[in-house]
Amino acid sequence: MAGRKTAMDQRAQEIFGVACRLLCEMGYERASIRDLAEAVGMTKAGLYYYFKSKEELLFLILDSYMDDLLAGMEEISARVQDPEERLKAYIRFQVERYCEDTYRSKLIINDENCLSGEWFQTVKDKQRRYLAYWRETLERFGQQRGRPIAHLSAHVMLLIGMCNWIYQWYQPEGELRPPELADLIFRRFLHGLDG
Amino acid sequence: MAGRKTAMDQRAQEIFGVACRLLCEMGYERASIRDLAEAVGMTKAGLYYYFKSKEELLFLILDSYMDDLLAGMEEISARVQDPEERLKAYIRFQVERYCEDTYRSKLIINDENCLSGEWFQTVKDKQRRYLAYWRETLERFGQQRGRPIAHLSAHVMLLIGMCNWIYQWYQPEGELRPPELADLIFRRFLHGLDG
DNA sequence: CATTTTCTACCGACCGGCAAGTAGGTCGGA
DNA sequence: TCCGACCTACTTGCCGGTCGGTAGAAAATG
Repeated sequence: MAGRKTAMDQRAQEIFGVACRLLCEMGYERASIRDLAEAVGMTKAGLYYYFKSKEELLFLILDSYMDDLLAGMEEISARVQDPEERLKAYIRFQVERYCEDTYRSKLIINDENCLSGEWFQTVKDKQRRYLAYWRETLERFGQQRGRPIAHLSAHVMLLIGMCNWIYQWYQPEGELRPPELADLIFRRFLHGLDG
Repeated sequence: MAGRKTAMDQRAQEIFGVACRLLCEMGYERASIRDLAEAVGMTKAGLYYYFKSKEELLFLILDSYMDDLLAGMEEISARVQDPEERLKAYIRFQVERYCEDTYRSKLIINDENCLSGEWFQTVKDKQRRYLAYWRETLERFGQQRGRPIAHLSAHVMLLIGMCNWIYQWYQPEGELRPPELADLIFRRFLHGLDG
């Protein structure tokens, strides 16, 4: 939410937060703006003071999430040069993001294709840029080891698959804490069960 | 669809098939019974001769998919004893399933929680049984190597994450063919980038 | 300082449309 | 004649979205 915090006033932020939870828990299609209005203690009409349409609301949520994600990736890339360390940082960041922002993390996986037209494209473009961070770092990692990685894109997706699938099962309060999980993913991807 | 083929007549099968495609492509909530009726060349009311409600239709699709999945896992488990080989066969089966039955594969990931009550429980139970196959085999594999796997459940989910995330990116007609992908996943999980 | 205007942040009532689902009829084949 | 396989016509209800209005705070004005 970082980027939008300044522009939106407090009430808008509150609505935004409740919307994330509600849309995530019920799913974008099932959750009606009546539900949302009730949840924030307003009328439906009142909500439309803050956004133009239901789809715009979803866009604002998903787009801001991608902005946060890209900002995090950029920050790491600037700070960490060594590909192996950067990869580790990416994974850790990804797991952290999920834990601290579960609603938006799930939303972007489950409901991204509820967006249409330009909104959809905008979000998709940011996802491409996001993928490029992984891809480039993984490629450099392979080069550094003198073993270029075949099927680079596939490997990127396998790694991201492990990271993103956690939305289906992971409970941060369980026995496995976020940093440990991130570490587990990293080691398994590098060395498999052998390492 | 295997289990249901005998019970349903041909027309029902056709409706079922179109429903899989439509619900998958549009999403369960967005796709209306009207859309489905149009797609199969019937009226909405006519469809209700074949199922009681929209949700039951979704249930039939997802439940039959889980039956097929469980049958496949069971068959492999009976045929392949060695845990490593069995694991490899599971992965291959999983990838094949996705390629040959893309619609239902995506549906069960995207729209399983559109089911409610008993229907939801039934499908969830079958998913638990499905997970148990992986878990048990992975455990035996660890024992066989004399290196029991810590955080067994997490490892199961990481592996399944790689297998299931392919619905987000994999195109069977691309440069990487299904058996190769399955092999890639297997090797990466066992040995990581090292192997 | 008092008064008037303007603006912010909402509300209640309503709209057209489409959703799932149904009641009752029809019609061709066994 | 009867039944399986449909259709027409309909109900009910919620959907996203809009309209005109308004209480109260803030700002402008004399």
